[in-house]
Formats: sequence, structure tokens, C-alpha cells
Amino acid sequence: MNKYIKRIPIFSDLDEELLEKISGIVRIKSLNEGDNIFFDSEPYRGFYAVLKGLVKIYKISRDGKEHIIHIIGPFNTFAEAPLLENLENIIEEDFRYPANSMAIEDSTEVMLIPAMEFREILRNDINISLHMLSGLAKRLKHMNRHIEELTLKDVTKRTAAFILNEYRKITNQSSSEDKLISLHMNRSDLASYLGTAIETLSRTLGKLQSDGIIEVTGRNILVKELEKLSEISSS
Amino acid sequence: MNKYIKRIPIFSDLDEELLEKISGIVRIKSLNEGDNIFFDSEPYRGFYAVLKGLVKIYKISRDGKEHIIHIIGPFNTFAEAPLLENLENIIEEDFRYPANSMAIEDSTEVMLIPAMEFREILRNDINISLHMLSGLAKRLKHMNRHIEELTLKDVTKRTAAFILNEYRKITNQSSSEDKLISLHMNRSDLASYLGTAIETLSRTLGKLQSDGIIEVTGRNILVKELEKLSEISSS
DNA sequence: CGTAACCTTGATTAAGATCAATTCTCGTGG
DNA sequence: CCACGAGAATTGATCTTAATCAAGGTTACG
Repeated sequence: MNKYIKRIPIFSDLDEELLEKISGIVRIKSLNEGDNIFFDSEPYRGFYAVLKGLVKIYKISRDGKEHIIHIIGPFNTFAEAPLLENLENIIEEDFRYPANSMAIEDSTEVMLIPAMEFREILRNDINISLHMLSGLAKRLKHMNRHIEELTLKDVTKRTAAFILNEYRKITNQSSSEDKLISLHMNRSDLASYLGTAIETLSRTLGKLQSDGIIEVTGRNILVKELEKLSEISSS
Repeated sequence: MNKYIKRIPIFSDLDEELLEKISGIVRIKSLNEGDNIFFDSEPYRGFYAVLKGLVKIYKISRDGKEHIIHIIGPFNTFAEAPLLENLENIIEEDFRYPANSMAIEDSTEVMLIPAMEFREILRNDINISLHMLSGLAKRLKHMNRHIEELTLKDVTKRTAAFILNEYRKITNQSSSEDKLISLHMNRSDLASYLGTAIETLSRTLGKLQSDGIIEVTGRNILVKELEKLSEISSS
């Protein structure tokens, strides 16, 4: 059995037998930065879980620009919607991935959970479906916040909110005094996720640094004034 | 039994006995435009379904401005997230509504599905949870599109996309030749939903009208050039 | 070292927010 | 039935933010 499978929220708390069954249908894929996972409109195979690394979900606009909608980290799932949207019908051909996805870190690992097989499991186990409900609800909440931020806030506020969020992620899991955040991605991806231009992001980070609130070194950010950062993001 | 209950997707296809049970726990509320349903941070009672009319979900930013995140029409549900997010724990006191909600049409009717009672039903019936999964997945998709639009498109494109979407809703349900769309809401709400200012929306609608693409009369919009509208929204 | 990708900084421009002033609409009471 | 007033919508002028265009500077890696 894959050693990471239990750490994926929707599969936690399942009995061994079921976990074995799921382990039997999944496929692991190793990727490097820039490796594609699926393309927009490609036939739907199933959904994914990130085991290691970082994955971006993005769309390409008419003028060829890339726009990142989500960034998915370890033990989070993505692309479940096509599977869940239509659990009754089995007309598999019509299902397509609704966006593109790509690894944005080297040695990223993802797990494919094939749609057909998983649908059967889902229909027979209420626990999984309850877990998935809870997972989707959390995602909804996260997206609500994202929408809120995109409409309510200017680039500086959005950037501060992002850094703050990363900071909290780190301090939550490791109780070390280390306030150093690693972005794990380049300026281009971060700018796209924050809905701004690379140049604007660069200037914004520069401003936050010259104000003594953060210290930027390449892809690392050291938070110096947590209070001020929080103040900016929610003013 | 409430006559509308079967038209709510998550309750469709359930057997009569279960429907009776659900009917027994829900509460109907009649509202007029401007009537509040719940406030941000208010203790969570349960989720809602719109039976008639229109409801907005919104946040108030620090500077006192209102920002509409969703607009919910008949037979759609809202505020399920707090219930689903934490199905195991019963620590009800910590649950709060994550935003405000208000009726934006006269004689709106909503149905409250109380959290405690419904949780029990959900745990015992796999059909409901599968339906809810499918409902949430659709919502996710819709939100994805909304995020996409907010980041990818300028106000004109967003406005065109909105009108196009309303147009399709109408032509899907009634096969009449009537291309007249009713907004069912004032400029302020629409502007907020589209993430722009009232004045900008007004100018944008004016421009689309003077270009002969639509015809605006108060809250009604007549689509004159469907092709061009579609062209604008996706250029 | 050399080159390409990445990042930063500067100057200019465009979209849309904001402020301000009218006009329109509609409900109410004389 | 008309006049009035308030809220809603439009129109105009100005200002701000951030996108775009352009040029250097840094870093990583063969």
C-alpha cells in the first residue's frame, strides 16, 4: 500500500481493506518542473492527489496568457469536479478536464485515482463520500476567500494576504521559530495566481521590503513585521 | 410535504419516506427585498435553499463597501459549507455563517434545513450525500468560471459574459422566442457581483447599447446581436 | 565565462475608480 | 391628476492603480 495514502484527507479513517482496494486502482506519477499532468479539454481519466511538490491549475486566455486558478500542495486533491458532477451517468466520453495542470516543482509526485473504478467505490462507501463532501466544502471556502480577495483587494493587500497565509501554514505545522517562507515557485506563477503582472509583483515585494515588513531573497521571504503585514492585508 | 422540495437537486430522486422526514425538519421563510437571512459570523443554524426569488451572498469590506460573492436563484442551495466541513464533530457553537445573505427580490422564499437534524439524515443516506457531492461539484465549476472571469476579463467582457449566461438560462428553460432578459436586481448589486463600480457598469451597458448589441430598458435587457455578444465575452 | 532565463527598475499608457453634477423613475400625498 | 422628493441611474471630469513597453541587472548552469 502506498505510504502516503492515509495522509490524503478523503482517504483517512478508512478501514484497511478499503485502503488496499483503493491502493490497487491508483497510479503514481513522478514529475519535474514544467511537466504537464493534463490539458484543458483532454478526456477525463480521473482525479489526482498531490503527494509531494506543487501543482498549478491554469487556463490559457485567448491572447495566449496563462492564468493560474489554483496552486495545489501535498495531500490535496484536484480535478474531482467532472467525476462528481455526474455520478449517475456513465457517458465517459463527454467528460473533459476543465483546465490545464502542470508540476511547478522538481520531483513532484501525483497520484491518479481513475474515475470508473473510484465511482464504484464511492457509491458503496458512505464514509468516502462524507469525507469528499468535507473536502469540497473546504475547497469552496478557500475559493470564496480567493474571490473575495480578487474583488476586494489591491495587489499589495493580495500579496500581503498570500504571504500571511503561507506564514500561517508553516507555523501551524512546524512549531519552529523559523519565519522563513519558501515560495516554491517563480515570480511569473505567483503573479499569475495573484492576478497581477510580474513587474507589479516585483515592485510590490520591493515596497514591502523597503518598508521593513519582509525581507526577500530569491524565492524566500522572511517575515519581519507580522503585525504590519496582517494590518495591510485586512485594511 | 412542501411542493417545491423535489425540485431541489439534492433532494430529487429520494424515496417518499425520506422526503417526508426532510419536510418535517425544514422551515420556510418569506422575505421581501432587503430582508436579511443571516449575517456574517452569526451562529450557524443550517443551510438554505431558495424556493422563489433571488438571494445575494455578500461580504462587507473594511471600508464599508459591499461585495457580492454569489447570487442564488430558485432551487439552489447556499451556506452548506459550515455543515459539511466538519461532519464528525458536533461542536456546534464554533460554527458561524461565513458571509451575509439577503433577499434582493420581493416575495422571495427560502427554506432552512437545520444542521443538527440534517446531519443525521446525511449520515444515513448515501443518496443524499452523492447528490450533495454533485451539487458542490457544480458550484465549484461555477466558481472556477467566476474566478477565471474576474482575473482574465475586463468589465466589458465580464458584463457580456453575464448577459450571455442569463440569456442561455432563459432560452434553456422556455423555448419561447423571447430574448428579453430581466436582471431581477438593481445596478448596484449587479455592479458588485461583476466586481466593478455602478458608474462603470452603467457606461458599459450604454456602450453595448449604442453599439446595437443590446437594448437596455430599466432592469430589462433585450439581446439584439447574440453573436457579437458572444464574440466580446470570449475575445 | 557566456548565455539564457529570471528578476528588477523606469517610463508611459490605459482601464476603471472616484468625485461631482444631472437626469430619470416612481411612489406618495396634496 | 399633478407635483414633489428620494432613490436610482446616467453622464462628465479627474485621478489612481496597475498593465504594458523597454532596458538593465542577476543568477544559474552548461
